[in-house]
Amino acid sequence: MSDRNRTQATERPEPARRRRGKELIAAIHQAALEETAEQGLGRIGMEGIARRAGTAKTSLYRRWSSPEEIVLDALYHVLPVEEPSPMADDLRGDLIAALTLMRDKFMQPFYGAVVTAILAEAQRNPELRERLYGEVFEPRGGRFTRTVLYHYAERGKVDPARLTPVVLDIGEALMIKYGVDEAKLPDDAYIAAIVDQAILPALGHDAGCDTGGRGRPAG
Amino acid sequence: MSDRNRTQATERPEPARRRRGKELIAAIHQAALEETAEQGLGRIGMEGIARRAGTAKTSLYRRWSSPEEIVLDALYHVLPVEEPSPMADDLRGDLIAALTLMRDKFMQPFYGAVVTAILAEAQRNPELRERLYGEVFEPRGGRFTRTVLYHYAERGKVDPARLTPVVLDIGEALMIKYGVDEAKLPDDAYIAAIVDQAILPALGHDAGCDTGGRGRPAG
DNA sequence: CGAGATAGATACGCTGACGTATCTAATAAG
DNA sequence: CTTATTAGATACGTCAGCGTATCTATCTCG
Repeated sequence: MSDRNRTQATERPEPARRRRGKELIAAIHQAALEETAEQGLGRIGMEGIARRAGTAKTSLYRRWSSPEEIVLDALYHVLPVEEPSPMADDLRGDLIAALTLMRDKFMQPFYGAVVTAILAEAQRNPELRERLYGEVFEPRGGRFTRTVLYHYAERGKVDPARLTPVVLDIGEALMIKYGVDEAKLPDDAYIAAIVDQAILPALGHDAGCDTGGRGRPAG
Repeated sequence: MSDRNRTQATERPEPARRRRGKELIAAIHQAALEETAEQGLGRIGMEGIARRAGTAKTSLYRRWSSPEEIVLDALYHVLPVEEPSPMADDLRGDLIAALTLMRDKFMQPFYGAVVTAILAEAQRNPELRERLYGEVFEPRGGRFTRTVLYHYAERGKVDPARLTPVVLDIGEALMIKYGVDEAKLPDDAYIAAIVDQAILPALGHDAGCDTGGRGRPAG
């Protein structure tokens, strides 16, 4: 066979196939997130992303002007849009479902590492911060127990006066702290404990003082 | 006067004073933390730290072998060792005091940025993680509401069965989440809200179901 | 099939950090 | 004052990423 390679015959067969458009972009997004997860936002670069994506720097600069742009774009396209939705008449079950969704969709090791890296950067970079919350988190939801709590409040199952900013954050706050401290994901039992020991008591639904059927506005 | 500068006469007067030992080390620590706060752990380097500390790279390599070493060392020496101690017979007041201490000593913009940067790095670097928790956080305390809660549990003012890992983390978790989300420090009112709306209810001391003088094991 | 668009390979000069070596100058200890 | 330490300045050679330019190969669309 004739040697059609410009470099060396001993490399990979070089399928000579050429990705473009969405396919190429998706590969670049993926590469950018992987690099960020492995190295942190501070250490990534165009060169590294291009290498990992198996493309040329030229192709990156054609669309983005910095690694951060790529990562932000990637995160937006890759983050799931799900919200807790089922909502039977089961507050506890739905709270657990919401936090489980958070864990399984937003805290998997891969996203987790990326999000942590970006949040750290955003802490020092107000512009990145704006874009992160404005362009990525807000449109992508990221409201878990909140959605559930408002739902039950509307139906009179939860006292709306209890739904302060603090209370709305309890579940997510504990999930995040666990992830940071333990460097692993909370298991089902821990999630249940968050709901039973922190969220429900804060709503006044405390097993210990039993507000089982009174003290709430009529539905 | 005679020109005794080796470089240029237009530089700073060059006091020709030379720091050594602790004084020098402290300056380097400070510089390392500042660099980290500004650039993030991923972007700091020996060169930058030396420049900011106004010393020579040589002096850094004499004691440390990487920027990370310096930062970890710096954090250890710089983090305050305080613990919430006063402890009147005022659970609510002491919880508030503990979280206020956390805010004022550990979350000031400067430390906050450094700690966030390092935590992000530790998320991907198990070895750094070990050292961070083992060499810095543990020996430096970092237990705020925990100390208070155990204290009151020992005196029978709080049901020990309530002091689960989840409950012990509520206050700190909410403080952290606030800091990350808002990029600013919680004010006194927010801290009070954390205590009143999240921690006390989780202890069974809920204003809403009023355990004011009963339901606790006798002291 | 042919034209226009888009990817890919490569080379370039530039800059900045790396880690080391070397030498001089300030300081502390005796 | 003398001597042993320890800082500071500087100069390497090396390496890797930067952002751009150029040219070719592949793909899409009409």
